Amino acid sequence: MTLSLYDTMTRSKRAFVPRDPDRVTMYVCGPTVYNFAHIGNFRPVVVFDLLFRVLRETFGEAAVLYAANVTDVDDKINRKAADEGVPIAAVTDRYLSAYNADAAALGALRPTFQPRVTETMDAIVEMIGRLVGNGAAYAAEGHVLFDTQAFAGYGKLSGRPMDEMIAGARVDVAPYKRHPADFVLWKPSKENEPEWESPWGPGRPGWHIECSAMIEQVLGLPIDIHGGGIDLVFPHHENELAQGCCADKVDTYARWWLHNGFLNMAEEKMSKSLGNVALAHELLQTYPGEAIRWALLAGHYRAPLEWTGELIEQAKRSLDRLYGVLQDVERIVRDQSVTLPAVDPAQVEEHLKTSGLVAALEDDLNTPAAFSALFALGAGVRSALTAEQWEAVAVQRAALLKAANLMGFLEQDPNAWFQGAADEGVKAKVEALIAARAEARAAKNWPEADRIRVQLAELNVEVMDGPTGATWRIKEQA
RNA sequence: GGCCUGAUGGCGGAGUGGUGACGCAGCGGACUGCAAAUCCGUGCACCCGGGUUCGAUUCCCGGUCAGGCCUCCA
Repeated sequence: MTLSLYDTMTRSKRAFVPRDPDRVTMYVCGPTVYNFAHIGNFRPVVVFDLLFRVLRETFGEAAVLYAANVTDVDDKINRKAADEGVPIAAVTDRYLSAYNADAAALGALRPTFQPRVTETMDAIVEMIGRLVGNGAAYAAEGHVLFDTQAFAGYGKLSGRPMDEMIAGARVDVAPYKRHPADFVLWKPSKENEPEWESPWGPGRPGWHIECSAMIEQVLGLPIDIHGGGIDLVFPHHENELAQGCCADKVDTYARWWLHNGFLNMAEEKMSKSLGNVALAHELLQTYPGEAIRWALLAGHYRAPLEWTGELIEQAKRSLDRLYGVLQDVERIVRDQSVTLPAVDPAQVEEHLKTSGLVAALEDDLNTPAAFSALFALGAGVRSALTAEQWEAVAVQRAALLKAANLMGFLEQDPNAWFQGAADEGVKAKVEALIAARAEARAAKNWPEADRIRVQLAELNVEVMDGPTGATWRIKEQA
């Protein structure tokens, strides 16, 4: 089985072969840091993190170079800074660290590179200069524009013929453009806005050129994979492609173009408990990052996803089931006073392989099928546990963990997963109540035991009696 | 108007030319002092109309509906 990925350019799924298996390159368009990012912004983060993990598994960790940019030059940032009366860097630093913290909470590994526009300005100016020198760009009224007529392949990625776009254009064309489709590479800054020096006068870069310059500088053209939201296909990726090919005089900009589907905020469908929470930052206060990650991967990455309260709730419960397996292994092993034998890595590997999980992911990131494999692995652990085949338990548990970890799941201690929402004071109180209830139960004082259980329920705690003691978990926030 | 996706059971969501994935929820049973967790069992799902075929949810055509993009929203 080999990795195959759907490529927007060719509109087909093709076996993925990097230019150099020792240097696999991927670039994904990242955030503009002017505010907390909402959940939709994190869909590509999670999707391409998963791909990053799969690539690392396939080609080796050191061989995969993943760059995700940070746009820290933008009107919205300027406005935010002005509103707050703080320096621009204060805004960008604050929201970049919030973004990185949220991404980490969602189980996303840090990209290899996270270039910022402000740190790439020299390369941007240099690249624009090369485009002007090549005759692919022209200066007009303080702006520098890309000449779309100079690139024969313009429109190929999005499948839009040029004349059609002009006919359908819904925005007035600036008078200094030679062709309506031409787009800005460099523009003068307005009053009180940051500006940088350039041969065409002080100003700042257009939106598209930053990505091309970063890719060129950090990874070099062509790259193997370019990712982003499907809404970026046109104009952003189309323009990136045109610039990059003209500046570097190459035919191929990205060998695979991957686009994730849109996440729709179905606000009217959001449950009351969730309100209309859309910020990942706030969602993370109610749900574990892994549950949100699971919800974001619940459907195939190219399909649109409806973000609802029920989706996240189902994701949480699906993870409960898997964590339940791990928790039961711990509990039963403790109850039976057995020690799980050391596992043979080759056996674990074999087990992982037959689960079909890797094959599912390699099939254009078929996460639903991968989840199915995860549950099958979990069921295997349970049946070995029931049969008290400790070696099988150990091997299959290791395979389950390895499979889940590859996808960024089951990275917590199972008890922490179920009890994580409780602070230390609550935990002590719960333990005390459970001890009292154990005494009542030993004395067959059922009314007292039930009374204590009600008390626990008031603490949002559910007890589960076992042969050698009770375990407990924080109940769902219905 | 142009371009492009998609329509699967109560919900989410894979997949396949012919044995109805998987998860969540529900129902019946086992277990339990009662529960919970777990286990066993259970549900006549593939938008409509044509066509191809021995046979279509799966392929083709048409329709309906929904969603996305059309110059700086991932």
